[in-house]
Amino acid sequence: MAQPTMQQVAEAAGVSTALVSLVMRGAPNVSDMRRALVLKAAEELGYRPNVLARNLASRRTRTLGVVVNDLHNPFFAEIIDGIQSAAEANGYRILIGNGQHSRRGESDAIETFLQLRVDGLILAGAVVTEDEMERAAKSAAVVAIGRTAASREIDTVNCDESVGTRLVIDHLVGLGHRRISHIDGGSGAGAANRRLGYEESMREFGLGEFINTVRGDFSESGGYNAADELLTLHQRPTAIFAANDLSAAGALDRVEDAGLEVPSDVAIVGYDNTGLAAMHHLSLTTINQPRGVFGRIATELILERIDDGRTTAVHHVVAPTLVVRKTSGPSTETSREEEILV
Amino acid sequence: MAQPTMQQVAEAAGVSTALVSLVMRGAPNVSDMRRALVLKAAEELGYRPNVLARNLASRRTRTLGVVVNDLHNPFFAEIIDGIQSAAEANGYRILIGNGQHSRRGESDAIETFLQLRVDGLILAGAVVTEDEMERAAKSAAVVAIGRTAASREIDTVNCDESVGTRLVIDHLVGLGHRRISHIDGGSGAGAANRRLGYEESMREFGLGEFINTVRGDFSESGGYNAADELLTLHQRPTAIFAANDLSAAGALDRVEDAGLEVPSDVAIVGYDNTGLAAMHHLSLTTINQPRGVFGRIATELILERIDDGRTTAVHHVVAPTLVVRKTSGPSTETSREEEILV
DNA sequence: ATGAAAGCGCTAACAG
DNA sequence: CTGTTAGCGCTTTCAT
Repeated sequence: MAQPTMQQVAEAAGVSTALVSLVMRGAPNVSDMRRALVLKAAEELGYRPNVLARNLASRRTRTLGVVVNDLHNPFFAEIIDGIQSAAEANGYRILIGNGQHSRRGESDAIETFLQLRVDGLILAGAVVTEDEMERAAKSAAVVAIGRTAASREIDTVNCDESVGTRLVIDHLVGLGHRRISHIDGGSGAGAANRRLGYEESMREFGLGEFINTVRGDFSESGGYNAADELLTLHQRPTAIFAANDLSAAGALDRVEDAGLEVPSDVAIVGYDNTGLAAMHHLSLTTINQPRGVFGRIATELILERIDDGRTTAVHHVVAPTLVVRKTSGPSTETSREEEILV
Repeated sequence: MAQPTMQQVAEAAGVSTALVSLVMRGAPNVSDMRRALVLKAAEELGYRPNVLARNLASRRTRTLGVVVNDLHNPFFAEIIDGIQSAAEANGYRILIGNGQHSRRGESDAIETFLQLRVDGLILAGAVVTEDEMERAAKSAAVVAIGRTAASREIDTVNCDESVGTRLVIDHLVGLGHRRISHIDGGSGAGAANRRLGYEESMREFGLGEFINTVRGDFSESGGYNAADELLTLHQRPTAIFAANDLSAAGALDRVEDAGLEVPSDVAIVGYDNTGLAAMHHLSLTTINQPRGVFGRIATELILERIDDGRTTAVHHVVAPTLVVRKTSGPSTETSREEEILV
């Protein structure tokens, strides 16, 4: 496994290691002749720069560590895509660490990256304490996606849940719905914001009296059970807004099991626009968060700190969009009322 | 961002850097007194070992690079789990690289890891050429998951598709099915093996005459269209075996759209046991591949090369299992025949 | 049990 | 445009 070194390339090409170094980094001020010589020697020897040595000597790694809370969540894959393309465009490489859905796992991943001396650290969906993020920020630029941070050392990028929830309510109200219930995410991350957004939006539209939240847990069965509860109400809702797609799928299941039609009897709206929502038989109306954009912006923010030396915190908020599919439609109840009025 | 060095810790503790090095690595032959002294100094300074320097000096990284073909595919998340726990148990850390679903992306990730001088490289679902894998094997131990490799330098771990497909056919035949059609994965990775396994198993059970494969592409719509084709047959199949869960979901959709009951009119079996299959309203009978085991075995194999110096190739094959859910049941047609026979 | 000294493979001034 | 000379922060003999 012994690999050729710069020294050997230099000797083979009959030049100094410094020149080889310049050539390998694509420096401009090298004669074409020597450049060719070095490149040829490197090629023949199968030379591969030793990044360890390079980074040690230059005290820069041009590497970003990306710690995701949970690799199982497809949400993060798209964020990584956004990070990766933005990083590459700026000459940075990324390394991915798995938080294994635990504070401990995230800590380990962060520590690994810090020991590797990455220039920046992007934490996606992190559950570590803010203290720990601040400590990390002493050694590398840090930006967090999907959570807040008070420290001046940490940038954040988040989605505006209040906009997302208002889009949902606006859409449903526009379809004539008024009895719109919410299946929340219980104590899960982000659940409180969505619940709050739902309530505020309802009040905004003058539907405060129809606010009705039942407890879910972001899971399919949680959605199923919550819908079950909603269907037993003496005045059952004409629309259900679930805190995420998975629980919306569960709710849909329950509603159909009851022999009701979606969306004519009950409209259902999810949140997150996961692959699930796009499936043919589900075809769920939902809120899309521009995940790739999260990654791109996080990367741009971190590079501003690394390359431009920004030292103040920036908190970027991006707006979600509504994706209308087949689980939302006009409220038949309201149309009946309208007929009477006519 | 200047970080304390071993030198500074040594001075603060009043010892040599060599001693600090020993303490940091937990060496046994250090007096308790000095060990405490060093640990205290390190703690106070907030010292963090510089892995770059350590790896450069020791010419070992105790790091495994994991390149996954596509981070969007949840399949790989579980493989990574298996790798991670096995690696940690052996004092190795892992770094994850994203192949971005392309040969080019994988190449880049591999090159990055090689430049970082990882001790081993685990390629999961890789689509790079075998030449490229062999080249990588000159610099690090390499094991590939989910693909074959002829080189003596490369270990592999694969799932036995012939066992999986036989499990499916055996299950369906046991339920009385004979007209079992297959929706394949077209030219997708692994599609050929599953198609072949299907055909062989059918012949094994004396059902060669009922072999009927229609083209799919591992997608939901591919499954939908393929099922559409199957339903127009003058003798439509009583069971459909799809090459993966997603296309099975598509087929299920089409069958239900036709007003047929699953499983009583048509049984449907998928492959891979993805999260989709477990969903309540799908509840798909499918084949489970022990993905975590893939990762664990791959890690064990690579450590045999790194730590034990094995130089011959090992090709490990693991057996899948059948997960019976609600989309498979007795063939009503056969039971009718049996009644006649009685 | 501890220290001195020589690298690991590269970059970074500084000369010229 | 190219070479010389110091390190980067750590590990590793080899002494003691």
